[in-house]
Amino acid sequence: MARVYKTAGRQRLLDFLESSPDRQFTVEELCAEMDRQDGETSRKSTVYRHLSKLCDEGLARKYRSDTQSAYVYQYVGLGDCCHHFHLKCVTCGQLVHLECAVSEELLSHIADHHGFEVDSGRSILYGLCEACASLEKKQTPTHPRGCTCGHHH
Amino acid sequence: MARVYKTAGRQRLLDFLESSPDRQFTVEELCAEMDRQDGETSRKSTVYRHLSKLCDEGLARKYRSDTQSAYVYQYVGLGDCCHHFHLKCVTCGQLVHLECAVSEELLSHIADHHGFEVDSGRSILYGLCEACASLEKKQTPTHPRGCTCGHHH
DNA sequence: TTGCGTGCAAAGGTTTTGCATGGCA
DNA sequence: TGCCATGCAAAACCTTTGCACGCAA
Repeated sequence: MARVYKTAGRQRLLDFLESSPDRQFTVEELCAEMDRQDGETSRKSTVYRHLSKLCDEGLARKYRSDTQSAYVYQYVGLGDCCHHFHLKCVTCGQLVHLECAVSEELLSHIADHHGFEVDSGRSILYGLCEACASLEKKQTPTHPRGCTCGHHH
Repeated sequence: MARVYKTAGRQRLLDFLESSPDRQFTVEELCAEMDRQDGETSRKSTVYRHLSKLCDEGLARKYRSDTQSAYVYQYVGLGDCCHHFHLKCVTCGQLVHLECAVSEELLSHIADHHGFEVDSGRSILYGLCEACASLEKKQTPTHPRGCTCGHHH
């Protein structure tokens, strides 16, 4: 891997990502934030290049969003985000780290009985957080959001 | 929903998707397949429009791929793909429907203890199928593929 | 006859890349 | 001094949309 210089732009980006480790950001959002912090803007291409490096270094991760058309990036630091699921609310965007023994059980079960090694850090479980779920229920009591299966349940 | 006409193009696409219910295809791949089947090509914009309708009708689903930059589409027919996880091998692309009591348990647990309603049909678990996992192990015995967490395990 | 299907081209949005210049080590 | 970082513009890529015409019902 090429050497990484410690420039102001990189540091500001890293600091910001680090300050919100449980959120995911688009490049658009990150540029806006950089602009907001100080007149010192960072151009998109530069931010893309920073993020690409940060992912290579293992400090950030790049994900596809279910709802947004752009990539989203999240700080993972040197902590271990590779070995637990993430829950992402499709309505408000909140991201939860699910460090939970029951999901470990599922992983073992899948490995043993279905012959599949799930990379939990790469897998995001989409759904509704408590707050958004209760809002949904008030608005559409008959059928859960986003379900197109035609079945009644 | 608008009425749907039964045209040759739509039927060919639907037949093909239906013949591989456990695979996901990009629009690129579907166009190539349509071209291959007979001189009758289908243009991308048309395929996009078909797929959009099929998703509305509940016959297909549109997903974001973790690895590919484009959307992928999968036939789900009238079966119920909304209520189980899918396992996707990041190497060979195979997609497995995980109808499994243990994952139901995890869903209940997450709902009860983490206050989160996971939409399992919308969530894909990425990892390695048995065949690809054993290949991986031969090639890189020290560190699992794609894990950038820096931890040893 | 009505309105959806289809192809083409253009537009829109996101990400990558080439090049020249500036800055870190 | 040697790379890497940065900004700008252009290219590349994927998806959607407008329009005109064809075809199903």
